[in-house]
Amino acid sequence: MKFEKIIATCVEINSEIFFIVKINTKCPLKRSLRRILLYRGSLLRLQALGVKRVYSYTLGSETGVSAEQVRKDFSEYHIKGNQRGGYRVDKLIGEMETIFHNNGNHNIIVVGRGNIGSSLANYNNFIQRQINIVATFDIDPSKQRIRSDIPVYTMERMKEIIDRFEVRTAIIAVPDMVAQNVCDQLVKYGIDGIVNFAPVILKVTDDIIVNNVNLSDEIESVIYCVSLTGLEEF
Amino acid sequence: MKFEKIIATCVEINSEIFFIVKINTKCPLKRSLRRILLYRGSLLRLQALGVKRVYSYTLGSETGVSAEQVRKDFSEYHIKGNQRGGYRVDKLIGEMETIFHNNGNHNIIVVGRGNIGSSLANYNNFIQRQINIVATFDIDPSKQRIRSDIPVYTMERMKEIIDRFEVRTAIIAVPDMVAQNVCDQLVKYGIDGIVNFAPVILKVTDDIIVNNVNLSDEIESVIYCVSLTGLEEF
DNA sequence: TTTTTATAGTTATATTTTTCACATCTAATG
DNA sequence: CATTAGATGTGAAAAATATAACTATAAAAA
Ligand SMILES: NC(=O)c1ccc[n+]([C@@H]2O[C@H](COP(=O)([O-])OP(=O)(O)OC[C@H]3O[C@@H](n4cnc5c(N)ncnc54)[C@H](O)[C@@H]3O)[C@@H](O)[C@H]2O)c1
Ligand SMILES: NC(=O)c1ccc[n+]([C@@H]2O[C@H](COP(=O)([O-])OP(=O)(O)OC[C@H]3O[C@@H](n4cnc5c(N)ncnc54)[C@H](O)[C@@H]3O)[C@@H](O)[C@H]2O)c1
Repeated sequence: MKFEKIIATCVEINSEIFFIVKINTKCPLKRSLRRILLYRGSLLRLQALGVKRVYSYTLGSETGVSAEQVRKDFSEYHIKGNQRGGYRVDKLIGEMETIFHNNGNHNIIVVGRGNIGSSLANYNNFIQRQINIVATFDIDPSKQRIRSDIPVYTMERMKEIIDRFEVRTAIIAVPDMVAQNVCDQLVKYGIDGIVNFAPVILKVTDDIIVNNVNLSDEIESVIYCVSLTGLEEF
Repeated sequence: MKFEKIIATCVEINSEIFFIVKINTKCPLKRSLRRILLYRGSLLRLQALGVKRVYSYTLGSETGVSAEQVRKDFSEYHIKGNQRGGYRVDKLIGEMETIFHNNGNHNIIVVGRGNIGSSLANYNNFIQRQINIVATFDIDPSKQRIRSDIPVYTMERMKEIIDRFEVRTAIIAVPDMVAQNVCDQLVKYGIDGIVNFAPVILKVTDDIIVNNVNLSDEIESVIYCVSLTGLEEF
């Protein structure tokens, strides 16, 4: 795991210079570990279908990874298979749970019960991945009247819920202008992992993990790739 | 750009062996180019705030990238600044548009007007990034009655809309079990770029660009990082 | 039992990506 | 006008990642 050093920055806004002291963090979970997550998701689905056994190339094909890469990743995390018969799905899942120290469900909260926040709250399959959304928060009173399995609370109750459910990870799904503000509150109440959907890089100290999910970038990168095809020869 | 080779795979389901011939593609847009996208998003926001000029470390700090990396990326795409005065925001944005061949808006469609599909359709800021959702599609008649700026059509009208708006990129936001099916339809109608929210790896030929966005993985990777802190020394 | 074969596991190599160090340039300053 | 401070630009080194090639082994077949 690596952290960026503290740097002082300045911005010019309308010919006035502003100084910002920023401490930045990255948690770009090394690629191999991200793939273990990917394999696990795929294995859980395969298991549900009744699949008992996979080969490195089966799993690779399922996850869009080369067979060598799958074996290499397993090797890195000391996951052993049977040299002729591949890997047992249940055993694999078990070993992955160990890697992720998965002792039961992980309670998380979502701030902002708008489009994205509601999508996440309505999604039923998180529980298969042991992700448990215990509450959502919103400042808008009309949102607070939403009736669903997952409650919507006012911001005032955030600390209480975080403490009660021992929440360590939160999702930010509020407009970009208030994302930093919400982030600061979350950190104050003891959150140390954030998934951020707002298109801003949050300023946090380096003990806080932030994962920025930028949907515009995800779409735009495909649009760009598509615009390339036909232009370049292979 | 790199493509995986064609491989034959087999899966064992309830002790029956199934063979699948699969052709897989990846479009992992090289990291530097992904960051250019990130810089551009940030610059557009800064521009709206009235910022005229940035330095490599300003922009780096804004996007969570090191100053050296920013300069290196610019160097790769032959983007020049002023060796004392940094970079002019408008000029930078212009150069990036050139890189992305951005001649006007890009029309895209969304299949599945459920949680994610509606979130995307309701999002007003795509247009700033020249992403233009022209239509959404759903098999559910109740979804087809949704009234909003962006229409919901039956699947029957897909080909017509794709042709009319010259759509090349589509977003898949349907349940995982039908994602491959929808994908095949899209490809049949001439789509060659797909952003896939379903947690399955789509089987496509290597002329089709697929970007898988797996929200569970995004959340889980933070949960994992958080569970590590305190366990490891730095 | 021996041989064959398919697949895991590992080591070596290649490629990509990031970081570092410093030369270079430009705008401000005295 | 010469000097200097503070930026950019880039080649080289280092680190991370991916690919390929090879070895070992277990299961199946002969
Ligand atoms: N919807 C998308 O497809 C999409 C795409 C790209 C990026 N994003 C980003 O994701 C974030 C959420 O998007 P969305 O479409 O769900 O927005 P939204 O407007 O639907 O929802 C935002 C919610 O946050 C609440 N909110 C506002 N200020 C708050 C505060 N200070 N504290 C708590 N709650 C507050 C609002 O009441 C609202 O319910 C935004 O930052 C947006 O830029 C969304
Ligand atoms: N909502 C989330 O937070 C979340 C998180 C992780 C992954 N995902 C994935 O994203 C995808 C969409 O999720 P969602 O929550 O929006 O689902 P959803 O159930 O809300 O919406 C799916 C929509 O697709 C439509 N649909 C079903 N079959 C179709 C078909 N054959 N053709 C066209 N439309 C069809 C349904 O009518 C529905 O409106 C799913 O694959 C899901 O696994 C969602």
